This record gives sequence, C-alpha cells and structure tokens, in this order.
Amino acid sequence: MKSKGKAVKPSRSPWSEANPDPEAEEPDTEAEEPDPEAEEPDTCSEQEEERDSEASVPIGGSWRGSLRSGPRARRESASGGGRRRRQRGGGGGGGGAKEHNVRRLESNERERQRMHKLNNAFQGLRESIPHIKTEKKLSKIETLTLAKNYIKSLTTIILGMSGAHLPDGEAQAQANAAKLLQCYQRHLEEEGEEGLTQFLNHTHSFSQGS
DNA sequence: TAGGCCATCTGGTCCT
DNA sequence: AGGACCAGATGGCCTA
Repeated sequence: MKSKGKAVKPSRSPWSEANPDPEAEEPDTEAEEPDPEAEEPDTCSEQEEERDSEASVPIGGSWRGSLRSGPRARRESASGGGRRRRQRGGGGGGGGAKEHNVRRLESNERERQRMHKLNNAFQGLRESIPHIKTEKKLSKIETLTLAKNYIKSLTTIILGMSGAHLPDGEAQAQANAAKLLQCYQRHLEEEGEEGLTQFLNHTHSFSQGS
C-alpha cells in the first residue's frame, strides 16, 4: 500500500513512480480512507497515546515544549493548545481536487527530500561518533544518545585539560571521560594514526585557547 | 506475535 | 502564496 518498509526500500521510489499517473485515478488518500469521520481519533487522547515517542519526551514539565523553544513554540499557544488532527480525505483547500492533489504530490516530494537530508545527517553523525561496530547500524535514538554522551565526555576531557572546573565536580564523569578516551583511541587506531593525531591536536589547541 | 524501528503521507502552523 | 517544519497516522520489515 503506502510504504514498503526498510528492507525493501533502499531508496524507495516516490509515490508518483508507484502510481505513474496520479491524475488518472484518485490518489491513495481517498482510496484508503473511505470513512475519514469514523477513524478520526479524538484530539484529546493524542498526547496520552504518544508519550513514549521520542518527540514527545516530557522535558521540563511540558510536552515537546523545550524541544521547540524557538518561534515554533508560539504555534501551540496561538492555536489554542496542541495541533488539531487533520481531517483526511483531501478536499480541504479551496482549489479543485485535482489542483489539491498536484500540490500534495509536490509537497510529499519535498517532505521526502527533507527527510532524506535528515537521514543523511544522521548517517554523518553515526560515522562521527565512536561506537562498537556491529552489523546492525545504530538507530536514530541510539545515535542521538551516543552523540550526546560523546559531547559530554569530550567536554569533560577538554575542561580537564584546560584546568577549568567541572560543573558539578563529577568524578564519575571524569572516569567516563577517561574510558571514552581510551575507547576513542582504540577506535582511531583501528582506522589509522592520522585521525588520532588530529584529535589530539584539536583538543590541545582547544585547551590552549581556553 | 508483539514490539521496535523506519519511511512515507498528510494536515496544521509558521516564516519568508 | 508557497515552502519549511513538525508531529500524528499508517503500514511494512525485522527480531526476540
């Protein structure tokens, strides 16, 4: 139907490819939602359902609030608290259904590209952080978590090298940092001396500068 | 089979 | 007005 899952999809063909002539038949939006009213979930229950998702992690007491502290945060309050769920089945806008479908397809394509860029960034991040190499690639959440810990540890190392005080005098963080450094050195040694030298030079110059 | 992870579609909201 | 961003919904694949 809509998606094929990761195994089938090294780079999944766009919707328009799977449906070479979207104009000829109704887009799948309509085909798969014969009764949009019936399945439309109650908006109020959404937050309850989604608490486990990474985007919904409660930080600082409010859902998603601190993840979007910028201008976007205004959105929620402006719209009376939380987004209303869409009413599927197209039609929506003022223009004809055909024009709406065309815009939708273009929008889908842009969104796909955007997500591909995001995934490329994730891949870059995966390759930048040291971790035990396994056949299975790091998931997104693992990547973010590792990156966060990695940054913390590097910060600890750098602060230590520069003689600055650690935020909370964390001996544990120091120990973790030392462990991480060893791990990182091993990692780099596997890949050659150059990377390690570069790393040490960076940290050295950083500590000189601070 | 359930749960995790993912890609994609979609509509709402904000920004330019 | 159109694009970017976001998050919910959906469904497929994989693994324990």
